[in-house]
Order: sequence, then C-alpha cells, then structure tokens
Amino acid sequence: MATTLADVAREAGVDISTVSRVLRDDKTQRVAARTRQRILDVVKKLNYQPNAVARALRLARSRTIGIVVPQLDNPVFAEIIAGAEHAAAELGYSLLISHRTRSSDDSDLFRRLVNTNRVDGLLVVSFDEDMQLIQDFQGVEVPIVVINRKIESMSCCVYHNSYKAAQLATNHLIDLGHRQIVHLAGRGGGFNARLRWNGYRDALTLRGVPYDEALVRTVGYAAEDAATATRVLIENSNVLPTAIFAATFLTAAGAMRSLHEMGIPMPDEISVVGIHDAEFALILYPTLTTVRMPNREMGRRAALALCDILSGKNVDSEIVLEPEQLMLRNSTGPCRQG
Amino acid sequence: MATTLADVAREAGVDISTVSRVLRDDKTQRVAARTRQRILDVVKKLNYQPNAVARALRLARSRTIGIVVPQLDNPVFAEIIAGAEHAAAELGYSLLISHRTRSSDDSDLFRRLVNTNRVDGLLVVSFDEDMQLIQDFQGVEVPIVVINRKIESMSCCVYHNSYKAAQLATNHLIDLGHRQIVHLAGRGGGFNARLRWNGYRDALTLRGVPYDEALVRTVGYAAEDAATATRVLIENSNVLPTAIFAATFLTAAGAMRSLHEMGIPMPDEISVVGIHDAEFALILYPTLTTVRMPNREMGRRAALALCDILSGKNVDSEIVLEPEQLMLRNSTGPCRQG
DNA sequence: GTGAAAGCGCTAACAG
DNA sequence: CTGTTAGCGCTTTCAC
Repeated sequence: MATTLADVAREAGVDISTVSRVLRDDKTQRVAARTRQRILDVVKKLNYQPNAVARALRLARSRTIGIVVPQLDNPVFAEIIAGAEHAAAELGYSLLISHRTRSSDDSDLFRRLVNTNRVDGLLVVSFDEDMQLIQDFQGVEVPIVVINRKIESMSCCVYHNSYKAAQLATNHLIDLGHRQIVHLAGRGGGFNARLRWNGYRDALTLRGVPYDEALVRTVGYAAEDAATATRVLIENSNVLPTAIFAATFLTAAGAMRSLHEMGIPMPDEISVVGIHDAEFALILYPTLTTVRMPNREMGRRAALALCDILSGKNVDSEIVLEPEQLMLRNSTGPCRQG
Repeated sequence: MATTLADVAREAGVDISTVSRVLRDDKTQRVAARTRQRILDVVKKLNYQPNAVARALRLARSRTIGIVVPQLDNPVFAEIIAGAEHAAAELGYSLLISHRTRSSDDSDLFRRLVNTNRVDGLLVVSFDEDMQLIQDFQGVEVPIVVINRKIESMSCCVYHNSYKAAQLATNHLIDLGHRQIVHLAGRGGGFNARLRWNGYRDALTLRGVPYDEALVRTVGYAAEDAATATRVLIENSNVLPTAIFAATFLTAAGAMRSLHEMGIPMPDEISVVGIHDAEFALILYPTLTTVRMPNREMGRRAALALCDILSGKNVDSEIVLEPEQLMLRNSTGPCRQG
C-alpha cells in the first residue's frame, strides 16, 4: 500500500514525529540539519505522499472546498468553475463539485456537504433569482462565498458590475447613432437582470435619448423566448427599432435568428449586442458584438476569498468585477435611419 | 461542533459501537428493536451526520471519485461531468473535479490525487489525441475509467460510436440527393476523428457514391479553422460541393459562417450537418441539423462502471454508446443540383 | 533536538 | 444483543 510516515521513520531511523516536523517545516521546533536531510532523502526515495484523509481528520480541515452550481451546461458557469478550480489548486485546495437544480428541492445539500466534514468552505454559484437559496444557508457552519449575485445577509459575495456592462453596450449603440434601442431583459427580479435594465435606462437618459418602456421585453435567458419576443416586437412595430441590446449571449443569438428568418439584415437594418462573450460569438453570422465579462476571474476571486477566510484573513464583503471590454464585431454598425 | 457517534451514544445511553451498527444497518449483528428505535430517535434529534473523513480513514476508502477533464469550457465535457456527477451522487459518491491542460505538463496529477488518498478511483476524459495520457497512468493504483476514447491498455473505456454517427449524418445527406459531400474532419490521429472519417467514407461507398479524398479537409476542432478551410475549399472548387458534413458542432458552425459570408444560401445551395447537438444548434441560422450524441449518458455510464469496479463487480471493458438520433433542422435540404 | 503518547471519529474484531 | 478495544495515519503537546 501507500507509504506512511511510519515507513519513512523506520527507514530513516527516527521517530514519526520528527518526520512530521520536517515535512511540515515546523518553525517552532528545529531539527538537526543532518537528520532533516536524511529524512528528506528517504521521503524522496520512497516517494512518500502524506495521507490527506488522516491529516484532515486530525486537523478537522480537509483542504477541500465545495462548489455548488445550478447547472453545468452553461458556458458562464463552466468558466466560473474553471477559474475556481485553478485558484484552488494553486493554493493546495481540491474542488468538490456539486450540482443543485432548482427543481430538485435539495434543501439539505449544503448541510450534507458540510456536516460530513467533506468541505472546509463553500462556493455557491447563484442563478439570478433563486430565493430558496438564502433559506438553505441556514445552519451551515462553514464560510460561504456567493458568486454571481449579491445577497445582503452573506458575508462575501463576488459578482459582476452588470450595470456598467449594460451601459457599455448601450453607449456603443448610441455612439453608432441608434435611438430606437430595444432591450431584451432577463427574468424579472433577477439580480443581474435588474442591474442591466437600469444600466440601459440610465445610459439612454444620460445621453438624452428618451427611455421608452415599450421597447423593453422581459424574456428571461432562453434563446427561444428571445427569438419569439423579437419576432412579435418587430411584427407589431410601427416604427422599426434599429438596435437590440440583449441581456445575455443566448438571447442575443435568439434575436439574431429571428431577424434572419424575417430577412432583416444585420447590422444594416438592425444592430445587435449582447452581454457575455464566448467562442460562440464568433460562429454566429454576423459575428456578435458583446461585452466580455470576467467569468473566470469571478471564480478565481471567489476561491481566493474563500481560502483567505479559511486562513483567518479578512476579505472584502463585496468583490465587484468590472466588465472586461466591448468586443467589437460585425453585428453592430452605424444607424442608417439617423 | 458537529455531533459525533459519542454524542449520540451518550444521549441514548448505549455504546458507540451499537450506534455504529444501527447506522450502518449491519446485517450480521442484530440490535434489539427498542434500542435501535431509541438510537434512531436520538440521531434524528441531534441531526447526526457521520464524519466522512473519519470513515474514510478507517475504511481506507473515501467514497469520492475524481474526474479529470482537459477543459471545462466545452459543452461536451460539461455534459459528461453533469452525467457523472449525477450518477455518482446517486450512488453516494462525491465528485472531485480536476483540470488537466495539455500544455501544463502535469504528469503527476493522477498520482497526486490518488496517493493522497483523496479518491477511490478516477474518471479521465480524454481529448481525441492526447498520447501523453497513457504514460501518466503508470503507477496509479486505483481503477481508472477512460471516457471518450478507447485505449487498449486500459481496463474500462466508455466512448461513442462515432463511426455510426458519421454514417447517420452522411446517409442523411445522401438520402437528400447529395453526391458532392465535403467532410471537415477532426485532428489527424484522433480517435473519434478517425472513426467519423471512416464512417463517412464507408457510408458513401455502401451507397455507391464515389469517395473522393479531395473532399476531405482535416481542420481539427476549432470553428475558425473550419471557417477558413470552407472558404478556401469553395473558392478553389470547379464544381461546388452541395453538402458539408462537419465532425463536430463547432466546425459545422464555422463552416456556416463562411457560407454566409460568401453569400451562399443554406440549405438551398449547400446543406450542413454536424455531430454533437447542443442548445447552440438552435440559435444558428439556419438551425443546424445534428447527430445528437449521448454525452451525459457517457458520463453517467462511466461513473456507474467505476463505482461497480469499486464494489468489486465486473464491468465490460468497453462500453460503446450509440448515437441518439438525427436532429433534423433547417440546415439540410434536398440537393438542387441532382 | 528528538521521542513518547494521546487522540481526531469511526469500524470491526472479539468478548461477554 | 451489547460493550470493550485496537487501530486507520497524522499532528501536537509534553517529556527528556
């Protein structure tokens, strides 16, 4: 079986406690240089790796953090996980992944993960408007970092500046001369959805473009719903909008499909911009102008914050990430009806 | 702190071993019904949850399996993970996720995960043509299940019938009257790439359509490369192909973008079909005809197989998953030049 | 500087 | 039927 401290100790002719001291580089208790070297040699020779489980039991800390996501087949969440995994690995933590659907009423998930001592802390990625979440945090006794949304009662939240992102997108359209700008908004009550809507509204107002609520459609985050809403909107318009600002990548793409189907050329007749960049923005025709959001960074920062908390450091209770940049592509162009 | 066996035992007025017996439902040693009930009551009252770490140390089994993926921001891998997580959770296993890039030469990853006793077994998702992989398995002493490819020396591999999938796609095009069918193939040497190419070739041959190697372009798996290849191919063709069979979803989309840019209407002039379905197939214009592959199921079957191995059961050394079905959409249509 | 020993929470013989 | 006991591999006080 795997080599243990005892194996190393026997081979080096010392006690296991000495080996342990050397391995953990204990500052308070010095070990003779010769002994230390001998032990190090044996460790290398036997390729000894400490048993993480035994250590976890002894220290009551597993050096594992859990990440709970609402869904996996969503590039945004996947990027968050990637960022978290990277940061965790760098700090010597492992990442336990767990999945929590809104339907499966698994209100015990957090407590199970935690009380069985599997994880030292929790990263929870939230859907925009999952209210159940807050209740489920009750009675969980490890630090939790919330990702993708602010929750007042939680001690640390990492999220995007969606307000700013929306302004970037909207200003881009205004700069191009657009005045009739449709907003395909996320689900009502959603944290990011609301901020994006506000950012859109304020960007218009600040630049002297009248804000018309009739141009806003709450479509949620599904491509299909965005496609339908776009069709309805266009078919019932007296004066055709010249641009669409979609709250997410998927809804932007859904809108584009409808425009294609109706034979409306982009960006000649209508420009489209969405929030969240992805490789998929490049496979669309025309390639989609987006506001790139630092999703990986969000996962990374959250993991770093959690590990900081676990080492007793203080962390900011809110970490807000600014949008990376406007990715200028071919779906937006100057307004021809200006 | 968390309640322990001792807490329960004290409260119920019995020994901890008795509590342990009741909780693990030990068949060999019976416990008096009254005692059992009393213990169960206390367990519920104190909301006792066994300490997984202590159990893992004692049993030398963590009930955790690791999954190693080459990248996360890829819907195919995300679906595999989702399937694996689900199955693992159902069997009472946790999933430790780990990331292994081809660049970061982390040949120690597997051994580290395993030797520190974190995981009882490993699920390894392979890129199509990562040869390094096989060496890195050396010296890993837990069961490994390989996903997405067959490796002769490994005891259990779960993968798609890519050959059949390619035939489905190709036959579909042939049925529509196409004869000049381009194949955008995956990277040379790739397991799935080769099977798809073979499936394409054999489908043509079986139906009496001449196989012309000049119609095959090895473009790998990047949308951009597929887009470029498509452009070059079309521009240099004397006789225009009437259909494109792309080895993956992303390359199909890349080809579509090029066709759009060249003003070639789909499916009127050229039909396009790809392997691997995703929500993204529906946001393309036209919506993309695909062969849906059971990615989730692949993850699920792999996790089940691994857990079976861990419980000492025998499992098939190869689990081959058939393509789910052809998802007929708007990117393919009858050949007009027939 | 190094060793001895206790104990993290649990399971599994072995007694009784 | 139930209790006693010996560890799993490690860290950490306390001795010497």
